[in-house]
Amino acid sequence: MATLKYSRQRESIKEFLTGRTDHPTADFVYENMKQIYPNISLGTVYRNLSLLADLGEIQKLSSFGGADRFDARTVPHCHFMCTRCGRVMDVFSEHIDKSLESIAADFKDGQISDYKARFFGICKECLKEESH
Amino acid sequence: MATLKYSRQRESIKEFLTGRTDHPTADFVYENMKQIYPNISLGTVYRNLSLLADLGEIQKLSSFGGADRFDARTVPHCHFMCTRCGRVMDVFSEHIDKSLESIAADFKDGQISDYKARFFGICKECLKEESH
DNA sequence: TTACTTGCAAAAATTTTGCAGCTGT
DNA sequence: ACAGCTGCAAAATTTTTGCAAGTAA
Repeated sequence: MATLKYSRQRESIKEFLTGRTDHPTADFVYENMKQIYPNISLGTVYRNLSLLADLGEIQKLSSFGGADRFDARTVPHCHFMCTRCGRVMDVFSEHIDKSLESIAADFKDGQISDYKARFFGICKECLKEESH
Repeated sequence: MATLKYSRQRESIKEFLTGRTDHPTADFVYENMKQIYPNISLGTVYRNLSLLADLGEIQKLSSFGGADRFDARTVPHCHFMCTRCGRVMDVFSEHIDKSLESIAADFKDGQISDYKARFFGICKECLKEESH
């Protein structure tokens, strides 16, 4: 297991991220880091963002595992993605409908028609395999 | 506005997607389409998937608008992304906590610690601009 | 015919990786 | 000195686009 060593760049990246409430992209972080370290590379930014995310010090808000997914079921419904195995499953629940309503109340004006939710976690199958 | 013309390829793509309950990637659709149309191109698949999604005949389960986002706030919380302007905002709500519990009950075993949700819709600001 | 569609290929956008040299411990 | 880290550049991945030829209406 890798022993962590101090790095100015990593420290700055974390500090930069901590100071904002928006959710910057890697490239945005990179552009801002360049003002402190003119020679910093995008690769370094990506590596440190990954590392910090693995350590649990930041969150990576990623897509559905690289490529987008497509779904022919157009009745409103939500999805669950297992962050371990990558499977994407449909979800139906009245609690989610409540959530969507409250989200809509905050961000829109009570209409929930086109609001969707996506959940991320670990599925039973992966938990089972984990206990080996 | 473009008038839609019939296309075998588009028809097949939609039919293929309708016949599955998993959530294929564009590349997977492409690989399968090649068995019917050996010369079909990935560009055609992408164009038709986009088109079908615009028509509302399929759903695109996309990422946070291309690039991943990073967030230094590690206390469990959820996100809302405006599908119009791309802004990503934090969300706190007890309804969501209920949703996460029921999701966890279905997909895991009652522990909600690392379950996250993401919501997609249109924000107030964009709705306001729309009414012009 | 007229526009929409296609295949192909090139480009764009995002992320990962190999490597030689640098740096923290 | 050893292992982790960096910058750089190349590669890999995913998606979009330009263009000339093909096709539905």
